[in-house]
Amino acid sequence: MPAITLPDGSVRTFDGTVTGTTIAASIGPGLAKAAMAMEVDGKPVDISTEISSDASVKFVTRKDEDALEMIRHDAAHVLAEAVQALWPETQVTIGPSIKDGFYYDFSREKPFTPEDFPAIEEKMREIVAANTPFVREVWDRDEAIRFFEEKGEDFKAQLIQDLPETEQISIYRQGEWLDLCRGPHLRTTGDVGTAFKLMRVAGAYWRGDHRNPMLTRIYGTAWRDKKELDAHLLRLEEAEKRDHRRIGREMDLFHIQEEAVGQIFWHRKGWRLYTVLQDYMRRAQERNNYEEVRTPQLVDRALWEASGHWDKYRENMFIATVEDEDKTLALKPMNCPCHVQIFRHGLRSYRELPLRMAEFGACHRYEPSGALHGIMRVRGFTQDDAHIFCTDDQIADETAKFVKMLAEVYSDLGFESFRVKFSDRPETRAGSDEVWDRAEGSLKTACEIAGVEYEYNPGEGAFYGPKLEFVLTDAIGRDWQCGTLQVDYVLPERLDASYIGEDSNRHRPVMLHRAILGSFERFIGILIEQYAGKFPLWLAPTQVVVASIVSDAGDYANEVAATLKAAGLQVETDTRSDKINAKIREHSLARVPVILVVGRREAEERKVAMRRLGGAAQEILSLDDAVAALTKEAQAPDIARFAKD
RNA sequence: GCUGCUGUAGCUCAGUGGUAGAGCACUCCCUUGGUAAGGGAGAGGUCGACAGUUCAAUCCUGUCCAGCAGCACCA
Repeated sequence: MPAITLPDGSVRTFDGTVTGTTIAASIGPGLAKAAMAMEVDGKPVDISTEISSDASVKFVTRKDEDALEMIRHDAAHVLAEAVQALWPETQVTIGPSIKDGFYYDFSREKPFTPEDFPAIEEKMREIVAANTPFVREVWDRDEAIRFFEEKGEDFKAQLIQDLPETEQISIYRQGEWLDLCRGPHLRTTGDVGTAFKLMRVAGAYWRGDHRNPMLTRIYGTAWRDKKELDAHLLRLEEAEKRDHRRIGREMDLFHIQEEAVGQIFWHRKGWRLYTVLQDYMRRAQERNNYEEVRTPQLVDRALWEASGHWDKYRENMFIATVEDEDKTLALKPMNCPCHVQIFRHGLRSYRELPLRMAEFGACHRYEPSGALHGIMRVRGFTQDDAHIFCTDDQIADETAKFVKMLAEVYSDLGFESFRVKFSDRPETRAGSDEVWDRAEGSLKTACEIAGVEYEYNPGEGAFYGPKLEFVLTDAIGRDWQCGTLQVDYVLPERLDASYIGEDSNRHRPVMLHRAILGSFERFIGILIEQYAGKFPLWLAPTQVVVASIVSDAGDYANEVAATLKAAGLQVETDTRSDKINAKIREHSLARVPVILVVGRREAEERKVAMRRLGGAAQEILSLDDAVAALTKEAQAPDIARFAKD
């Protein structure tokens, strides 16, 4: 006699075992029709699942957000059936739901192309229209393996083979077609609906391992209704418009060309943005008691061998040699070993700790060609790098200080929210398990003390220590790790860094590797997308354009521009003989935050007509007032804070 | 690096086995116009690179390079 508790708190009892279908029907015909799946004690299951003991049940209808994941998962099954119907020689592998949609990985001689999409989509619509029930069956493990092997579905057979012994082998059947699947599923293929679209094909390694064969993956997006689908497609279009590569070209910020793959030619305006950001970061570091240093670009391989980088990253390092000298140098891929050299120079005292050594370190890494992405993932980049040499006891406090500094910087730059991931020991690593226990323990404690909440990211730490990753999201929804904090007991050991303690003995410092922006290049890319190129005044590469209406106002326009320039603003003058409409349009499209329009009237009265990007209103004010207001507004947020206090 | 796709003017893109076009941008001329495109003329391209097939290749084939999407990688 199971008692079923519903979300509103009401309880219904049934005689013997009962399915969701029956419960829904007992509540009402409307729900019976709408309920596509259910959650039993919070766990999503098929609506046909039999319940034999007391439970709380929540039905999932098309209106629920929860329905999305199931619609997407089911769409993957429908996709797989459609593909096998059209190309029976294709082997199926896996097909999960993902953010915004689903994919399915197939094994096939000839990969799919987008030209195949219309046929596949049509077949999918047929399958959906057929409204075939999803039927769950539990099979014997060996029988299932034999079945898939006989069908030539080697990948599926392997999947079953590798499932833990305790796991039930469940099969979902939709008409003639079936797939190994944990479930749950909706009632029928019809529940998938028609708000789906195949998006792209891609290669993907079997089980995500590059040593395995490559499969052909079809990505799709699926939604509850057409309106949601259209909204999603529109979002993608909008996101594309704020792609940093596109805006970088449109605003003439930078370019990349074949002769320097993965490296950036910063144009005047992009470099302005870069230096403004760098100046800001330098001030932040000074306020937080970092000392800035500068270390060499080319360093003998001996140092990289000592640090362990040569062993692990040799393939990704740029090597330089000269004919007259029998030496191998490497373009530094990171700054840490160099900073240790400075730390080691002379005797260090415990009184100097924590010693925070910062560098805007230019690094080069030979990144795989397929990893390159605009200015976000490049081969030549500059980190806002720092290493904090400290004692065990100081880790927590330094972590707290760092997170506070990072949060302030992100907030100043327009990012109120970011995610934190805690990555622990990877498979290949340096240092003993004891050392790792200690490092992970220290970092965890530090997070607790600093009040940092994080997601757990197992096995993704650096080879020398665990790390916190601070992640921002770009316009297209891709995550980018920017900030990082890493606890390292290994490098100080390997490179023999030490300080004299209170007891006048030598001790090993701990090294905290940390960055806030990560790299200027990546961060500027994210900034561009965050603001869609419409930067706040202090970051804008061109802050003001003075545009004349008639040539009689040209001299005055130049005077206004000169005055603003003298006040430290980035100004351009537009005295061309174009109509003011054309000038407004051009500079608005160029995303200039402020346009000052001057005609005869303004010239006579020594005023300006100020127009803001994105608005149509104009404000008439005296030249002096305009200069004062804009100068104040163009202050960097940290300077503005100081000025206020 | 792997799979697939792409590479024509500064940008967005047409196009053809007989050495190329449009719009915008650019230059010049006319226009002096009050808040998102005034008009006219002109200039601009080894059709990504190198081979091959062909009487003839920007177009067909191959190799390479670069870009894009995804995967893998990311100290």
